[in-house]
Amino acid sequence: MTVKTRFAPSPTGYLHIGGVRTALFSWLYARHHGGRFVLRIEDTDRERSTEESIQAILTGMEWVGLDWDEGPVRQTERFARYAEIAESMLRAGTAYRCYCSREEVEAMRAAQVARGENPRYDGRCRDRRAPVPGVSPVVRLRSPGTGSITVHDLVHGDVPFDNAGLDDLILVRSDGVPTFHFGVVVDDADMGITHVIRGDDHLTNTPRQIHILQALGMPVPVYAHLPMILGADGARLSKRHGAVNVLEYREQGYLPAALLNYLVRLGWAHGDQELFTRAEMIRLFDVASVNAAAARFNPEKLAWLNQQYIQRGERGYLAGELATHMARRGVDARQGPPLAAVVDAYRERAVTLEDIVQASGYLFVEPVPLDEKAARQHLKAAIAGPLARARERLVVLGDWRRQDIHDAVTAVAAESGLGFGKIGQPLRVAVTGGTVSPPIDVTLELVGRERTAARLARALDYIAAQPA
RNA sequence: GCUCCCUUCGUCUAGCGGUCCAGGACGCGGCCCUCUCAAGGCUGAAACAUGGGUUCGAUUCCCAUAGGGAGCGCCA
Repeated sequence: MTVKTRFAPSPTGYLHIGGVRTALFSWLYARHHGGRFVLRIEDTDRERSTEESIQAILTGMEWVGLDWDEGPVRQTERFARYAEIAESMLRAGTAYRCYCSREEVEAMRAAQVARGENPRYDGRCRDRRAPVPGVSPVVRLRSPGTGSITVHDLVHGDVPFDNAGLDDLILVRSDGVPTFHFGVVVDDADMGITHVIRGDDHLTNTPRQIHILQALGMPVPVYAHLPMILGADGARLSKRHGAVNVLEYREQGYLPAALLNYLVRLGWAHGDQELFTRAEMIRLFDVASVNAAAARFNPEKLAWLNQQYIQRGERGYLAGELATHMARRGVDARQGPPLAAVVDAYRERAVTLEDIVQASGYLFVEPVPLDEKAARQHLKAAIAGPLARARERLVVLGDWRRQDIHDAVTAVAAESGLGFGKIGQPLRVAVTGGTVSPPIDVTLELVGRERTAARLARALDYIAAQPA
């Protein structure tokens, strides 16, 4: 039997970070077993479903590289099929029409709660023969009511439920639109989904869905209910915990590989291994070893992972990504050194691509803004001589290469009777406008000879202009 | 209220009855390296929720309790 899994988000907003993990685990399971992965859009809630959400989901999935083999299938395209199945259930007697009004059902529940009972539909329309004129009925499942059912779950084990607690749920609404439970079950069965991997907020819904399947005589898939992702405070992940929309991570300069690596380690581990390539994840992943407990989202660890990926990433790829971010920030990459060189200079000191954009700005603008505080502190009269000597040496350098630049600066320091640090920091401020940059030789190499000379001249002018 | 799920350092986790005075990672502290910022190296503090069982022996199995979470809709 070929494994087939699916990811079935409802398009009522952006693609949530928790959704991405669910999709990832589902995708990994399919890929690990050489199976198929389906993307299905559960848009039966026409009030809340939007086309923008569908686009956001597709864009998010593409960004993280979770590719699907079938779909996206939309439930709204399958209404005829649901109606057909409902009709057959009505004929078989496994479902019935219920003419109770919403008010009637609500009153029933209120009375039950008042008596300290479980709010549940009491099945009063089960044996009704005649339709009620002027009322469009809903279709309800005739559920067992007695006995018990156990859900065989790959992460939670066997979970038993008492059928007495499960009432006759609605399959088709009075307007003919199928409910979530009905749509899911019919779709999974029709698509041949073998493994339903989803959030464990669905665990207690599962016995009801199995009842529908059994009424239909359809095979029951294997279930795996994933624990939820919580915010740092243990509450359900939401906007106030920071970014929850995947695409926000893209904006912030995270790499999809790092995000996926972070997500796969939430609830799953392979010994002490922290870094996983996509191929390793596929090879090693197994839902059965997923933790049953909820996990908290830890932005710091994600940041560390992203840094790891930037540190080790292929420079051409990173340069390409960096170009995208620079363009978005309005930085003209043509005004500076090759981005591959920028990546190499900054990969050890950046957590995100945005960090690189921010920190390397001085390479792409002219004139570079001079930080007041830094200038006041480092560009003093006493350093004017050494800076001038450095400029002289640098402009005549044979090759504008890191090593030669380093030698020149070292020589200036020696002849000025200064330590390397005493000349390095003023040079940095003069050339970058600030106090932080890669090693001074690397920095100067990136800035280039012309600009270095010009910026040193400007720094000397600045010093000269200061009152003694 | 009822049903179900969960519980190892602050966080993510390893551990599948003795290997554990509990290992790794993030974060945090210290030291080293150092032209800034980083990166890196070394190092330190930090956990088996509680109570009962089962067993020669429990972090590991069972049951309670406590604390979290989810579901109980003509939402998904």
